[in-house]
Amino acid sequence: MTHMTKERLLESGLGMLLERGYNDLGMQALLEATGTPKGSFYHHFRSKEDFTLQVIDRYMAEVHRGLDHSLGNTSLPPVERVRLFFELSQEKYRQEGYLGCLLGGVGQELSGVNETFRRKIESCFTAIATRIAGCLEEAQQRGELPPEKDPRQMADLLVDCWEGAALRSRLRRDPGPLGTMLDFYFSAAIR
Amino acid sequence: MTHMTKERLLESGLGMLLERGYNDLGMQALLEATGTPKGSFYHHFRSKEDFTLQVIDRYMAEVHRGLDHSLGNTSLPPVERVRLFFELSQEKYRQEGYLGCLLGGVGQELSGVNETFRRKIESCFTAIATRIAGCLEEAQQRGELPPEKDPRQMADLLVDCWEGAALRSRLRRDPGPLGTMLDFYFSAAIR
DNA sequence: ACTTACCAATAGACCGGTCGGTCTGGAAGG
DNA sequence: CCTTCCAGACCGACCGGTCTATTGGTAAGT
Repeated sequence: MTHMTKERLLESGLGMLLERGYNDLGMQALLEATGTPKGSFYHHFRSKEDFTLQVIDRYMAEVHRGLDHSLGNTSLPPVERVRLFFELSQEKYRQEGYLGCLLGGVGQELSGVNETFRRKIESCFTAIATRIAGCLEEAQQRGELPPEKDPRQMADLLVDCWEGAALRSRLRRDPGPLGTMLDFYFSAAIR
Repeated sequence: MTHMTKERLLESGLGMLLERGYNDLGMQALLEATGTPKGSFYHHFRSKEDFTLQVIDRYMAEVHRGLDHSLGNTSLPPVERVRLFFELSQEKYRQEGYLGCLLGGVGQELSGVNETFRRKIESCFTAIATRIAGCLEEAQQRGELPPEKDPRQMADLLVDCWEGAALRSRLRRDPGPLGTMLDFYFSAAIR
């Protein structure tokens, strides 16, 4: 009962931030959409910035759950586990109407001005790439990835290109760019 | 003399939009930075949105000049012309302090809410990809690109991945992601 | 068991500041 | 004289955030 309000705010906030971005999302809109009085919001969050950072944490928790599920699936070859993660993400994007990735959105919007968010988002990408790199290392040991490739660099590259494809998918409101990008990467990286 | 004010606004506007994005850039800041009174601004532009669209046009004019220069350099093999364009862009990003690409920034920020900008930015990407696709077709005819690849799709892919790398470069304030992405694409795509 | 005390959580009026945009007035120049 | 452009006072709306008042539930005190 007690922290349901906070939960509701984070949940709706995630969707609204994805659609509208940080600066275009006003307190009034958020509060009305969730039926929350101002006092409640500022009881649970220090500021709009604090709130948004917590929304990002929530988003990252989802991402890590997805990574657990995909990369943890040891019945698949490591490279296929990585691919599975992005195919899962693509399906999530579809459900949201192809609005892209929250990290890419907030990162793009705020990283020019706000150092806190710049670092935060970069650390999120680093975290994702690190987990993927671990999986690619395993692939390399198994001989399923050419030994001259640097797993770390390949993982960052994959994340970066994915974010670009996600932006284009947001612009076009369709999954095309995501699929094309994955096909290219996995056929090219693996040889 | 007459349109120097407008010129000044567009010029500064480009830099400020790149750094701060659309919603975070207030009229006051723009006007103060350029020493322009409000009356002048609204004499030359219908609205902030109109202004921003013109800034984008200006940005695209630059891009097309870069494409003219790179893709028009027939002393190079077509694929090298394409690569040259992105290496030129990378150098431009460096001069700006690695703030990424205006199209990516504004596109990411506004495409969730504003249909005008969504279409506008998408049409810009399409225009760039179209010109690159033309060059890749020439490469294909020369046998410098595998015949089974679709030049159009390869061009879109390149633009998308570039935008992703540009975002990461903005987050890290360094060119690493851009270079890695280009190396990967051109070694993998051409084969 | 009943009262009391306390506190997390809700509720919204209210704040100064800034937003994008309008309007009127005048200067400059053909 | 008439248009183009500069100049800035002014507008209502909304911004993120503060403040005080009041809930409702629970734990302690007797």
